[in-house]
Amino acid sequence: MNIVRVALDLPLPRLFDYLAPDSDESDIGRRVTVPFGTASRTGVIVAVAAASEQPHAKLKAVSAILRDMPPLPAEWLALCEFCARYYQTPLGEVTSFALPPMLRRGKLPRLKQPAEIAASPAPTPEIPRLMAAQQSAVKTILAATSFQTMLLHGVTGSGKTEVYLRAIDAVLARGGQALMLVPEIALTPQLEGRVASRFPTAHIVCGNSGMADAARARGFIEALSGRAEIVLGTRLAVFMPMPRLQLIIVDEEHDASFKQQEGLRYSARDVAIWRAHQLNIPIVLGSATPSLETFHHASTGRYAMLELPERAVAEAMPVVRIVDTRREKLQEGLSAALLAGLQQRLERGEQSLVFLNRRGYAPVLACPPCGWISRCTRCAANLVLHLADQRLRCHHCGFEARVPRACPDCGNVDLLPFGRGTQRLETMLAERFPDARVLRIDRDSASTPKKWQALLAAIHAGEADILVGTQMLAKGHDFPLLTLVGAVGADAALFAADFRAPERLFAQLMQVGGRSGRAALPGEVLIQTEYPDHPLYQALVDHDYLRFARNQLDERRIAGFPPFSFQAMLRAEARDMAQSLAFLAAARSVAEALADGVTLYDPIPMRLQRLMTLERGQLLVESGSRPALQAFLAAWMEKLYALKMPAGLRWHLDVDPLEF
DNA sequence: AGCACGCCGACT
DNA sequence: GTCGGCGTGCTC
Repeated sequence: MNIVRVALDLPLPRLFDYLAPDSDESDIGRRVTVPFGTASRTGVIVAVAAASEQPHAKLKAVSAILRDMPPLPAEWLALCEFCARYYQTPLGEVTSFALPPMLRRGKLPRLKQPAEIAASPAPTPEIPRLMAAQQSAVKTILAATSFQTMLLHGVTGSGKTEVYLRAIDAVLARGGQALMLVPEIALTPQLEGRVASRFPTAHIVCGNSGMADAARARGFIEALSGRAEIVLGTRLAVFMPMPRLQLIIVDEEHDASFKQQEGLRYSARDVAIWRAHQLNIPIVLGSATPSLETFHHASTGRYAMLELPERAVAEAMPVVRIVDTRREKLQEGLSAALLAGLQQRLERGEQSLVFLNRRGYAPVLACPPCGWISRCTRCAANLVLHLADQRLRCHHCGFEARVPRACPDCGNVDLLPFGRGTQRLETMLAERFPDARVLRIDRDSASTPKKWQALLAAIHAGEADILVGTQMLAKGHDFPLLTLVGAVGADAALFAADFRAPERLFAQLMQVGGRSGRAALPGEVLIQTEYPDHPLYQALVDHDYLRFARNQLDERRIAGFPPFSFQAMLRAEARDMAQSLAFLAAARSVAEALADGVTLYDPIPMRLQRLMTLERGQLLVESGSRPALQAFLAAWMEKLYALKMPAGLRWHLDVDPLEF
């Protein structure tokens, strides 16, 4: 009797066997609808067998094997199996996540006929000349015919994209497929357009979670059938089945958006590397500020290092200056030097950007006489004052309230905003420079893609003089008229509890600095700080990523942090903290017998202790050996699944966590 | 995760 | 006397 083993989207770490008399090996990788309990579900056949470990009486017959599209290839299943194993997630949850929703539900999109895809008359693409460093990078990439991880290290404007395009070109010439992963915000029409116009006859498919159902499913099938030659997408695209995949590119590999922060907590960059290894093909990781994990591997020779030291566009790097604010009385948070710089740019008709990574008007509203401050009722966080629309908002859970006219506790009407956000800076700058056109760019002003595009267009058209923006502005956009960047309030990240905060700050400042001076005009970056001698800032002045990275790696080595150790985080949330911590304590005592070569830390409340009325705790486990950690996690999860869970308690495991 | 079954409180 | 609360147990 034929048995099919089915991965179903359930939080259960096992497969389900069904009778399928008419099935054979060729059905592995097909979707199948099965009766499940009283309901019906769709899953994926991951194996066929002659017998089941289940008693025969328990076995039900499949409802239908869906043979309406090519089966998912063995490599694709192996990729999902790796993720299931590595991230300790049931296989059915992984396969379900990796499939577009439409296919997951057992449906099929209307497929375009080849005639509809037929290429429009293609203008011959313009192919820029390569600089020496680009040339040698391309040469190295093209020489790699087997698995090899390469770090393409080059600052903004050094021409990384052109290197990618050349490598893709070579893959297409050999009849292969190429996969390019980009961070969430960077997948802009600009990049799509650039790739499309460079490969006018190639079939390019996009993969990201925001796409319409049918389009996403169609792209998936086109990649699977091999019709799509290039797949361009965000982290989700790492799961695109590609039978002739020959090259993977991960652009801005350091970007945190490659790590999913809920559900399947995978790192698309790490999964991509595994996939390249599995297929024995080269993978290129590109960044101006590589993650320290990647940089470490490049330093030890495990990854090849490709350097693009100069800007391909012929300008100098921006001059970075540190503004010591310790002695100075700031005006609404801005130093005299920055104000003078803004004035000067205004007079010259150039653009400036004030970078402040905090949106809203002020982070908190307070009543000084009685001590009341605006707090979220659901989270352990302050409500941020948004003066523009007279609201108090929680940036964590989205709670909103009107700005009270008087203190809810004592009735005092003189409530004071404390601290500064982008709205306040915008207001202040508009008053200070009445003739300037001040434009604020943050998640509030660019809440939809349409608004975001409109803001970008306004900046490009020179319709703004001073930009005030959060990290939204730091990534992937060229602003030819921009010659001054002022960074305000950066110090907070220097002493954050998270050991990765300096790494992120450096990357952010480097990136935001790279926005300035890309055209004919030289750029200048002013960083306001009370710690002018901090090595992080000094490295920025010298544009010296290497020094910063080595410095950080030394600190990480001494502290035993990644990449010198491997971590996993167990998190729990419940109605009260005692319950969460009690579960974590129980999990810890279960772990003690299994923890061979693994350090177990104490359960502690999370930094944002309460979110959406749930009290959250965490338990860190760490090991110097990835296999040891993996073996431990597998054994641990088995025990945890068997543990009786109090009602209302939820937990998850985060392997290689980025957030603490 | 769903979805059933199951045994105790306030409504026609 | 019934509707329904969510505790616990199972799903091939």
